[in-house]
Amino acid sequence: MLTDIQVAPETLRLVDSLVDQGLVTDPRTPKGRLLAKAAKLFREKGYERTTVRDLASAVGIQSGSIFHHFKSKEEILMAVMREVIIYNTNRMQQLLEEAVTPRDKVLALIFCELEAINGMTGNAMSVLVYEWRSLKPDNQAEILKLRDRYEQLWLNALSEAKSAGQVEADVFVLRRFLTGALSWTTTWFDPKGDMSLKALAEQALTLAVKSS
Amino acid sequence: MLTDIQVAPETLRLVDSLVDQGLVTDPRTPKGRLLAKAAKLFREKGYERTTVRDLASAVGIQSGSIFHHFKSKEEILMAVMREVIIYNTNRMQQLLEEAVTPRDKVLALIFCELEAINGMTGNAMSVLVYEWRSLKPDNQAEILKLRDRYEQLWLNALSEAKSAGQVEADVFVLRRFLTGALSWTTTWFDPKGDMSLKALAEQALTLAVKSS
DNA sequence: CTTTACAAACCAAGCGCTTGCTTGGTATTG
DNA sequence: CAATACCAAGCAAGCGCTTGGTTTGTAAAG
Repeated sequence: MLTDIQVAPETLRLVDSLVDQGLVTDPRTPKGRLLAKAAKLFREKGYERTTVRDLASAVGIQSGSIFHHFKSKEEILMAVMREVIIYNTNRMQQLLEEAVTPRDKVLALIFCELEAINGMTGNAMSVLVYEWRSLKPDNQAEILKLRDRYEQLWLNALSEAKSAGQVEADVFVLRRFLTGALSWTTTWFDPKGDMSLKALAEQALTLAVKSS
Repeated sequence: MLTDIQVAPETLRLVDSLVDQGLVTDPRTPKGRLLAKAAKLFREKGYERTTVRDLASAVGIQSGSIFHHFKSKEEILMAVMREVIIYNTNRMQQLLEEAVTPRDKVLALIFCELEAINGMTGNAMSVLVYEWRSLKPDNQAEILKLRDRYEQLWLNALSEAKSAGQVEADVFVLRRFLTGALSWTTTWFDPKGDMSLKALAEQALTLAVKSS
């Protein structure tokens, strides 16, 4: 699930913690490297267009050997999705603890989601958002359950900002607008370009919260 | 490309006009009906998961007969995308002519895009936005060229509103946020539900334009 | 140290099925 | 009688996945 771009030490500690709990796969194991490549290929070519032979040759093994690690192709997709939600929900709670005002909380969530989409877990996040249809109904239900926890954090923060008179639109509608706007950045935003993630987050904040 | 939900007479005139010009396929012909079903299936299951056998049985013919109308599966996808841009670019210009103030112009564009995504051309629009990767590079280039005209109308209107001091964010960034937010409505908005398209458009307008 | 044991990781070959597409021919319609 | 719309049959290639066996890493037992 994780890519190999450089990251801050606090995020590494979070990853290690989750690995120890058995909630995510260690990215340094063969299985972890396979998941990272899977996220990359699923994002670039789409789940359906990516064959198990593509995955296998990306990590330098035979196609049949894939099924030593996962019992089906869809289980690989599930692992990518499951682990990226778990990681980012925890990451979001980490960042929320530092925010105080409603405005800061919304900014923290926006930044966190942008980081999730355009940073280390970007490939997996894109897969989570756009490859939904490729899951069987029961697998969709499992992922949906995990997403509910994540979405609740968002709705709490937006409701708080609305109560403070800093949000104009309906919070449910606003959250969905933001989901679309932020996840779509994967198609155009360049993390290595001129604009920083912080700056992008502040631009996005102007959509949600009144300037006062 | 077109579905069979009820529409206003002025849009029918636009369709007829474009059919006469040979720019879109008449939805009453077998080929047109195939395109409408293709848009529906591509949206629901994704392009890759939809087989030519699915398409054929959806219109009640044999799978091989598909290739009497199109020379490849990808050509069907191309036709869906090409025609839906052409139609909606023209539709947008139609609506823009009635708007006067910058705010009204932005609202017209938002409403038009929401209508495109959640109305008659909704299936095809979703396919246009989300099935991009399935096209070969040269086909991507052709669609991109058609999209440029469409995007220029947006940038003009947003720049005008920015000059009038009614827009806070950078217009390019704002347009991209809006693209994501509006196209994402296809996953959650129910045109038959309580909220009207007009109301949804006004909620979206609060993202882009300052309340004054 | 060396030997033994065993699980984790992987290979080589290929099976059964589905895929997009082709071919050669036949109704239907203006 | 030509153009349009379609059928019936099937091919070559690619798909996810299985099978039976081999290598590799690790760690306790002799």
